[in-house]
Amino acid sequence: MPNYWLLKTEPRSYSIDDLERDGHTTWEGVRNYQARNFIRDDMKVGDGVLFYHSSAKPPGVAGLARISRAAYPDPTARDSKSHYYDAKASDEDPRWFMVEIEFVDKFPELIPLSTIRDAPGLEEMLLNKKSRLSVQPVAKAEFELVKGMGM
DNA sequence: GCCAACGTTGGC
DNA sequence: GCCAACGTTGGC
Repeated sequence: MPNYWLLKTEPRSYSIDDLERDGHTTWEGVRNYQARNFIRDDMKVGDGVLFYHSSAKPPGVAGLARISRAAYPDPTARDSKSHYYDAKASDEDPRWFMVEIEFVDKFPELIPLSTIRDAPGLEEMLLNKKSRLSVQPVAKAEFELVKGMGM
C-alpha cells in the first residue's frame, strides 16, 4: 500500500521542469520536525508525490513525482558551508533526513491552489489546513482527485 | 512588500 | 513548563 505526499518547492529554486529534465533529484534541506518525521518514518520507495509550486503565480500542483529512495541522513546538515547547516546534527544523531524523488508527469496546466481549495472532496487536505507544512501526507482519494484534475 | 499563522528559542 | 520574542513560510 503506497502512501501519498505533497512536497512544496519554490519553482525559482527547483521546478517541475527541472525535475523533468533531471529525471530524479535529492530532496535535502527540510528543517521542520513534523516534516522530518514524515520523511524519516513514513516515506517509502514508490509512494506518490504531488509536486507543489509555492510562492508562484499562481501557487499550485504542477505535476507528479514518486519517492525513489527512502530516508537517509541529510549531509547538508553537517556541511558548515551549506545554507542548511545545523550545528546540532552529528553522526550519532543526524537530526535531519532526506529522500530522493523521480519525475512522473508534468500537468499540461498547473492546478491552482484556489481551485484545490474549492474542489469538492479536497476540503480536508492539509494544504487547506496546515498550509505552511512543506511535506504533507495526502489521502489516496485526494491524490487521485488531484491527479484527475491535472491530467 | 505586507502580514497572518505558526514553529522555535531561551529566559525565568 | 510557560510564554514572550523572534524568525520563517507563503498567500496575496
